[in-house]
Amino acid sequence: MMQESGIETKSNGSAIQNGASSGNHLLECSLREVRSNGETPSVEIGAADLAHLQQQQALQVARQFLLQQQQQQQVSGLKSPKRNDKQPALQVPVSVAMMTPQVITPQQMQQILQQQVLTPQQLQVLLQQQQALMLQQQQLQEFYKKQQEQLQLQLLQQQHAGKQPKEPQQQQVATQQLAFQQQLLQMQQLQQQHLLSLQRQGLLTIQPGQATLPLQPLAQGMIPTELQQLWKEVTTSHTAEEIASNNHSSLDLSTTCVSSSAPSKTSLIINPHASTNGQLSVHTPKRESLSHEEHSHSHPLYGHGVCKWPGCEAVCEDFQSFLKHLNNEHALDDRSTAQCRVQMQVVQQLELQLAKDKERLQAMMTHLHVKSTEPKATPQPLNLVSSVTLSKTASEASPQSLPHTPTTPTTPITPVIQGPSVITTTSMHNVEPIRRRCPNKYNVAISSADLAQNQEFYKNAEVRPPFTYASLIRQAILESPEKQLTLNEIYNWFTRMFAYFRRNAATWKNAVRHNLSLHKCFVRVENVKGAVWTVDELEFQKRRPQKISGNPSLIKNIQTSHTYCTPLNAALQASMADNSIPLYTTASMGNPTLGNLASAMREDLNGAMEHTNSNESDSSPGRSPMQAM
DNA sequence: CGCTCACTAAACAATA
DNA sequence: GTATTGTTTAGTGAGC
Repeated sequence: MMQESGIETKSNGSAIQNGASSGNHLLECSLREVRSNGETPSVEIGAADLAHLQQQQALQVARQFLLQQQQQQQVSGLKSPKRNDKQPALQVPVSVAMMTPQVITPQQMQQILQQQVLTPQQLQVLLQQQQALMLQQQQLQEFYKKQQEQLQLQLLQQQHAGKQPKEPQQQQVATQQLAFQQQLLQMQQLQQQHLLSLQRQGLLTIQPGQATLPLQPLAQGMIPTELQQLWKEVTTSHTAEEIASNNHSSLDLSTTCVSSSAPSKTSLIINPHASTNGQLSVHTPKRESLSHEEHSHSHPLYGHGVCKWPGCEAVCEDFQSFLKHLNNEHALDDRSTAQCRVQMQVVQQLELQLAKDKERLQAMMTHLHVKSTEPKATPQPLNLVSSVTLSKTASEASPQSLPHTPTTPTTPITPVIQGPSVITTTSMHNVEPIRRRCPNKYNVAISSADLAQNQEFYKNAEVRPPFTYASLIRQAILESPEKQLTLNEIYNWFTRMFAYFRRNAATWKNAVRHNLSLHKCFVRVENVKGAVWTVDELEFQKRRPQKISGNPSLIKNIQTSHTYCTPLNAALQASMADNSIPLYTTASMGNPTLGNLASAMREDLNGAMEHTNSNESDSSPGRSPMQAM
């Protein structure tokens, strides 16, 4: 209680609030922000901090991916995440001109973060794809190196042999180059495919006129200089003399690449069966598989009934047999430890790459922030704008978060097309979310599903969850084993589940109490220990029908909220809802990861949704579930 | 424009 | 006396 009192120090902001002209929306909001921030000591956080924190957030997600990758310990065929294939055009305006086409650059990352249009899942997918591409590049490097070595070897041999005619040599060199160019082309095609798939997924928007997918992307990738040097090396070594004279430097070049190509070796070693046609493939764990793991026994080495020990893939009928198999086949021996070491190297390399990108991102952001007139480069609203109302709030929310003119140094490129489910970063933590969240009036179910989906995200990121207090409180109570919580336990749930609620305790606690008292659906029950709060489901469900009756647009909202039951992310669902694409059936499919939350949510839906649920094409306003009620 | 909803702030009382 | 809990009122913005 005492640790909160420090935070809850009340500012004399009420005077400001009252003094704020209600007509001056911006001013008022700004003042509100100032006031709210006044409650915390972190008012004056510079742009660099923001950038750093924001980046940290992105990296956190990336690390999670790395961890998953580590847990998977299995790299098999290249699978573009299936989930994404389902995603319709979620517009993420990213200028191609700004980026290297084959990877998501830190700039893009930042932009994406700034625009807050990706869910954590989407971000993860992006990262996965980036990792895959990194590996592709590494493989290319490996190929380069091999080519180079072979070239050197051959030329040296020829040199030592002395008298070989020059022509065959050149032919050989030409052949090498041809092979290399083919390889290059192959990689570029791969990358273009990747880009296209990104576009298809809507994760990438290529501006008209910028759609020239350059054929030199490789040279601009994560390790551009080495590639360029190598390429030069190959293309310029036409004669034996040159190569002989460049012998050392060539080799040196090769060795300089070891830093980046060595890891690719490891990757290749560990995935001996993963490369097809010279294309290194990376297994990007699908959400389904993860969910499956979590659902079953959540052993990182076990999924889909298969042992995921690198190179094993033994089929295990159940978890018990898997354990047996694990103990028998992967006991502590030389082989296992070697494999473990290799895996460690893989992870280390990934982390290295991450650190590298992190540095780049840092530099870029620092650069951008230095340039900007105002250091507070957080033009994006912190709130998670919920599904249906997007662009409007996006345009309005920005100024709300900013007391000053948004210079938007970090979103320089394309007009913001605000995505529905929004990813934000801890970098914004000194900027309060806009006070008014887009209310999920009729979609408590949304809260649950979305919450379940982004649980980890909200736990770590100081992002305001786009759920009403009422739905959160209900969620907290329903999650408890006895479906009842004391006020303090509700508080704890809030702080545990949402990083956002670790700040400004006075405000949200007051709101919680207010909601508990206000809503009939929360029932206070005197207990032996004291008072506990329970949820009156009937009352809770009563709330919605009253409001929705007869309004077709609201019914659409319901449908939207229903789609939130799916494991699809909110963005997709919003997009679908906006396009009137019904997705009801997926609700029953239910992502296992949703677990209790999902089931609780489905329970919610049973009342209001069963009518809409029954018919996929039932998007007509005429059949309001509320009318049925 | 009016209504409803959600959020925030605050006052106040009861209780631990 | 203080902190916590619970209730209530008021003001505001947003969506419909």
